[in-house]
Amino acid sequence: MIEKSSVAMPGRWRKPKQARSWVRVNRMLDVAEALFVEQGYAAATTKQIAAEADVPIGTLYQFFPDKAAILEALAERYTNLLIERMQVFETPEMIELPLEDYVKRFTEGIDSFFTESPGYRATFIEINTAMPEVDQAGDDLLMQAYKRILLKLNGAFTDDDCEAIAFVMIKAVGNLVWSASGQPPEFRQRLLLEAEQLSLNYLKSYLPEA
Amino acid sequence: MIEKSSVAMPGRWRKPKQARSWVRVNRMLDVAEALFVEQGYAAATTKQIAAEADVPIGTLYQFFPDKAAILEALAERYTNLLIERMQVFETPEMIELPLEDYVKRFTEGIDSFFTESPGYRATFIEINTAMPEVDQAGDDLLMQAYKRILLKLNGAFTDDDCEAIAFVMIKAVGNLVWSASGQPPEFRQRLLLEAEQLSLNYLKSYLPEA
DNA sequence: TTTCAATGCGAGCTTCATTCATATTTTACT
DNA sequence: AGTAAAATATGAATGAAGCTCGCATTGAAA
Repeated sequence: MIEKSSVAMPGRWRKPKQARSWVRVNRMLDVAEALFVEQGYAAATTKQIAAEADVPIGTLYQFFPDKAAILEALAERYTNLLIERMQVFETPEMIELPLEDYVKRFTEGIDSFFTESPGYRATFIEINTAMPEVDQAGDDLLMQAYKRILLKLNGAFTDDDCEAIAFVMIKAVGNLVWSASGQPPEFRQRLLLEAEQLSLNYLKSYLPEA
Repeated sequence: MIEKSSVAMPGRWRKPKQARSWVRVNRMLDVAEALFVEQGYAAATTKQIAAEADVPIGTLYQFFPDKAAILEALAERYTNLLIERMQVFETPEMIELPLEDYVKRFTEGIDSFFTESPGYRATFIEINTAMPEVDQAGDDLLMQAYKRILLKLNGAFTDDDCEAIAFVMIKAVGNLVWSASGQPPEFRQRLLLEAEQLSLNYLKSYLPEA
């Protein structure tokens, strides 16, 4: 069983210690991301990534123990970005909003993150299948963030409640918005409204006063 | 864009026309399923599958155009099983149940299906990453079933409503129950209750009379 | 300057998935 | 039964991709 850690995973790739290699590593990651978006993870070869990043294959493997580690590094990058994005929703101004508005903004926030980051989709579409631990680690971080939000919304929540509600919101609602982002624009808009309704009705059952 | 079809996918594998090959094909599928559960899709090799099923590698490729087709065949098998399982929820006795009870049974039904079928998890964990079309095809079938259920619950629903609600229930709630099935028993029970609440509150907003 | 760690490099090894030419068995039809 | 066509059987060989390894070069600390 995988122990749930409260810190971000160490990351399986070797971080360069010299400046010149930093730029190469970042180039590899950027190229990899682009190729994963265009062709999918499986179709993109390590040779291709190395070639387009203009580094020899040996150098690629100097920093990434294997192909999957490249994907993990991208996942790490994105998870941090998403968590950063979520911080706005912990601010007092946000927390004091009526629940309706809060939920609406939150849903839209998540959605626009997905929409604006084509690489996110390409990355996590592979991740959640091939590397459940990594996916789990990302979700854990998101759930922690959500738990903090819940406590701010209602200090009386037990830890168990927070745990369960955060799980529901991340897995159910998060997945819904994620799935919606792959749908045609019109239907997607409708689905976002549904996601709001889903969240709102559920949260209301825990926060009746709002 | 992938067109949404209302029929089950043709299936990319060649169905045997002679009895002797049926048993071999089924043996290959059974062995593949077991290996995918034990080692995961990527780790299981076609040679291994062929060897354990006691057929030469050439024979395997006689029926399955590639490794992925084996996985698809398993997905087909399971989707049909799940849809069959869902039919109970379209019967008049079920439909007439109070919404609370209906939702409870439904949630439990889905959950026990996941629990009782270890192969389902192993199969779809690969599917939804590596072969989105297949996953989509399965979800489409489930959504169709759910749309029929919705119409029976309330004949006044528009087609758009049914489409949206079914999408939400399959993607959000389905995914939640799926995720819960990978959690420790105690937490899992709690999550199932949450899944019920989530569904119930959401459906109630569309079916106030219940 | 010396010295060692960090980085650069790419031909070649290994491990799969997949093919193909050929042999055998089953089915359909006379 | 006899025979042609279709279906099935077979496994050595091919090719593609991930990854290794020994050696060369550069950076930085002493």
